[in-house]
Amino acid sequence: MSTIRMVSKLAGVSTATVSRALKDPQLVAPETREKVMAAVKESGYRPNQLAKNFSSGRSYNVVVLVPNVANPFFSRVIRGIEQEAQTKGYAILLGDTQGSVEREQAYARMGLTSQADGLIQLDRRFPFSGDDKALAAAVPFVNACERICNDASYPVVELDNRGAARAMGQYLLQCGHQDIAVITGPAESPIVRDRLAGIQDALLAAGLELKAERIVPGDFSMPSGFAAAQQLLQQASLPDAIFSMNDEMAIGAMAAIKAQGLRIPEDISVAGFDNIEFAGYTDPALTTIDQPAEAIGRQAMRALYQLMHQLPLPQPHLVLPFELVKRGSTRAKN
Amino acid sequence: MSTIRMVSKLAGVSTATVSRALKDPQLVAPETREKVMAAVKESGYRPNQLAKNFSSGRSYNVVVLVPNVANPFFSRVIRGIEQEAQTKGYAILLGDTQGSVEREQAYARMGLTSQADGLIQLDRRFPFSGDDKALAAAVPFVNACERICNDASYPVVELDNRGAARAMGQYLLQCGHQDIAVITGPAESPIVRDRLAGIQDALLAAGLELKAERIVPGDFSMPSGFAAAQQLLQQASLPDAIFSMNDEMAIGAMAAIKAQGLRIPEDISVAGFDNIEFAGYTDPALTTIDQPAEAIGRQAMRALYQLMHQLPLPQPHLVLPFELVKRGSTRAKN
DNA sequence: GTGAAAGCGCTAACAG
DNA sequence: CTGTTAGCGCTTTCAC
Repeated sequence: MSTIRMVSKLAGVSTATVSRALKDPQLVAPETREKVMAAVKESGYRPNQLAKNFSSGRSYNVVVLVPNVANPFFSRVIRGIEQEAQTKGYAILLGDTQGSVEREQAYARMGLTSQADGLIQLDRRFPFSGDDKALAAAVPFVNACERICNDASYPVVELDNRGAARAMGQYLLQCGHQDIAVITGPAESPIVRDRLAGIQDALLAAGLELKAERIVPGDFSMPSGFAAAQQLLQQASLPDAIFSMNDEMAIGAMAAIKAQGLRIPEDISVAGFDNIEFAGYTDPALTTIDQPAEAIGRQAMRALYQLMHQLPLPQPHLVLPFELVKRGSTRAKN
Repeated sequence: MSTIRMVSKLAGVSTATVSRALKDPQLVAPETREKVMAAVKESGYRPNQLAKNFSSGRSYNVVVLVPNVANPFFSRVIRGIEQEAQTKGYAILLGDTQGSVEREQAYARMGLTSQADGLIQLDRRFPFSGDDKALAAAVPFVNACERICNDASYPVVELDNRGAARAMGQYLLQCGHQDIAVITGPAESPIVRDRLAGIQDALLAAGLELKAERIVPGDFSMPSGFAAAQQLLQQASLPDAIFSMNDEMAIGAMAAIKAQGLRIPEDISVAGFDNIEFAGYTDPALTTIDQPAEAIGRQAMRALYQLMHQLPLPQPHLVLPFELVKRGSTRAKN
């Protein structure tokens, strides 16, 4: 690894001149510039970005905290973040927390130690440890997908979860379903509560109510959707439709329903949330709510950029639009 | 952000003492240590890791190059890398190349500019640009999943792709299938060639051959699997079984087969490769080859670690074992 | 147009 | 046991 000093020796100029020749060529006399360029080429010099970053006090890295990269919805959000980050000269430090608070806090700490210039949290916790909380205010921070709290002092990028669930509820009602069951996520999650409120909005408006036993919790995984559906199918009567709060649980639920010998959507309709790519390839294809995952990621990164550069933030709280995707897993009930 | 100098002033000691008190407490007198700790606490000091890294000449970051994080197989590999990296004190810089050579080269360059201490390439190209190739030898580099070339000077972690495809071929033959079709990936890919060779091994051993028109290329995406299956179904006769070189294309193929009103596995068997989580939830569940994705990632990171620390590498070429997972999408042919 | 020198925050070698 | 100093590689004043 050759340094700027070696290049300067080779070219017979000072390090400052080498630096200028590379950064601001017009500040340097043409022939000096050429000597420098020749020396750069000869020595295979590549400016040490780590030194540059240190000297500038910025790492040009951003930590993305995610419970699980292997989740297809999150990985799409991350792609969006990455795309936007690239155009701005930032790289993504992957903070796959695997659900562990310690790992999450360790990654969050990178924002305090200049290893990262900012953080994007896709999970539902404020990621700083108790000790670090007091200092966290200095770290550019954006919350996306999930919502940590309602009176956030940082930007939040989310979906209109309540509206989306309401739209799905209305659609299922339109299909003629009256007895709707819901597979939820963790009860502590604000977006789970939003979605529950949305489906209740729709039912209430139709003079119906969501029965307590028709609300079964899952953990957003396929096995949990399978188990939740099994539980629903063991109840005294069959629900008309099952609305799952993500596509993976819906896919698990579909497997459980079929395993019981029931038909989708003839015997029971199933709907999901997210519109992951697999939702278009289940049998029948899954009716779901499309989340603009990449756009969420891009907007989160854009907000973080503004924060990191102390630029104004037109909309600290962004609510992105959903789209109801009607497919074969839901059908008019006779 | 307070610096070590502020802490030293506050504690009335030198910066070196602060550094020692934090790194090697036993080198410092107990009462000095306490003064330092109190000052650290009071000032909310967090050592600047960027400065530490710069000074040590290491970034403790590793770039992972991947064509697409949203691919569930790759994201599992990345999880494995991340797990291993964490235990070793390294963080992952996500190099989602989105198939672009320029982005790939830009990420690879980070290995030359001290932004990353090493690279793991999950794709099939040698990632350095022409200019950078001459310097690339100095950058710790590991190739996993795909194989860039056969006489690599860097560690390679891969599956026994040929053996896996052979095992799948033998299994399909055991099921009584004779006319086997294959949905491949890009023809340039060495692992695609390995898998093709494996299935041919099995057929040749049984005195059969793989007909040219039964080999249809895909690009590892679900739509391409759908299209490939459509193409196969339009041929004069129906194959007995379709072996797809990944699960996503198999899932696409299943959709195409069902769309034609054919039954799986009664009319045609389908098999995949990878064993992504969704493979267990298709209808019928997909017979496939299980790849130990996380283990591949962990091994790749372990090899990279050895390289980065100039430690001996017991096995520069690691071939990990597969497992044939028999599920409902394949069945004995009557 | 170019060079000398300081400084980013930390660690480590050397004194004392 | 602790302080002083140099240095990691680069950028950026400030002079000339």
